[in-house]
Amino acid sequence: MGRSPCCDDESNVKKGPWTPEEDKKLVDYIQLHGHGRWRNLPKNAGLNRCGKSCRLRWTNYLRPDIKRGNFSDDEARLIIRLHSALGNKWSAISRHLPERTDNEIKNYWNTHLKKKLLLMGIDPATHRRRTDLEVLTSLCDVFLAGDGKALRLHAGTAQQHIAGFQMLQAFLQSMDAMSHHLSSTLNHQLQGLINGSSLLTQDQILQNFGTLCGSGIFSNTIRPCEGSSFTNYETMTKPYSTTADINISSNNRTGNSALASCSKLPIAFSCTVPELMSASDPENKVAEKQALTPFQPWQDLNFNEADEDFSWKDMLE
DNA sequence: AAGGTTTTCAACCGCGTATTA
DNA sequence: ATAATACGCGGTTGAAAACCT
Repeated sequence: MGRSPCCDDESNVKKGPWTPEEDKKLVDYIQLHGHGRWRNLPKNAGLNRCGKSCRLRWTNYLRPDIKRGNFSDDEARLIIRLHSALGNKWSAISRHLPERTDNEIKNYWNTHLKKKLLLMGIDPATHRRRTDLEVLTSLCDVFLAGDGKALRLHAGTAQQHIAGFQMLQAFLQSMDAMSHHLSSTLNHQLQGLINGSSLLTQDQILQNFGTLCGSGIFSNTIRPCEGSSFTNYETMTKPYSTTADINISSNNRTGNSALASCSKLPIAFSCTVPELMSASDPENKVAEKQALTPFQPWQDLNFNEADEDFSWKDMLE
């Protein structure tokens, strides 16, 4: 049995891009006779294509009632609204945009709109604010309330926050073998925190996070003044690797803060270096230089090794 | 300017559903 | 009622274009 072939002789049928001559044959035939049964059309129209290919070419490209070219803002907004209601039902969505084909809308979604929503901090699958962003924001709030030595998110837009999170993820996921163990464990814990299934308290997870940073990973990994390459979190699952350069520079006159930016993303996060708070230099040279030195590790986060419910070291075994 | 990387989008594939014999 | 055939949908691919470095 098996699948029935879509044409009489699949092996001799042409595939790939259509030539202008083929297009003309198809258009001329359909204008004269209508498409009728797609399976019979290629033979009648003198085309060495399978009927399925002809139907696709006609409906997605040659049909006279389709509009080509860039999508307008209104069209983009409508697609986003419809997608939030209908999901990946491209043909249903395209019925509301009669001049656009389902294939074109699907491509536009996958290449433009999805990315746009992600940068706005919106999960394109659910059309809701990304939970991981909320978690990171709360983590940063806690750090900020602490001793001030913590790496913290720059107060800013959702785009900046999500960029910061993606960069942190990228850092955590691109370390060496030992660090990889740390990061996968921490990622696991963060996921647990997100979906409420964590066996650890938020405080414990925060401690782990602090310990991880205190192990010097950040100061070894982020090299100020040198662009370091990290795999971008968003594209890690793709077969090809996407790298993003992380650059760090001073972002205030006294140089006690550093601003990290990423070549692929909007502004990411700032880091305050308390030891340099008093550093002032009229020429701003010393302060800048100091701000561009590796970050201080988080020695002061009081991780309690004797904690009876949890020990970070146990997790490394 | 060249070569490598990433993005875009037309076209394909397999599968589920609808229609026909 | 059932099997064969046709159609349509959504996910995926890969060549070409666009973009970097």
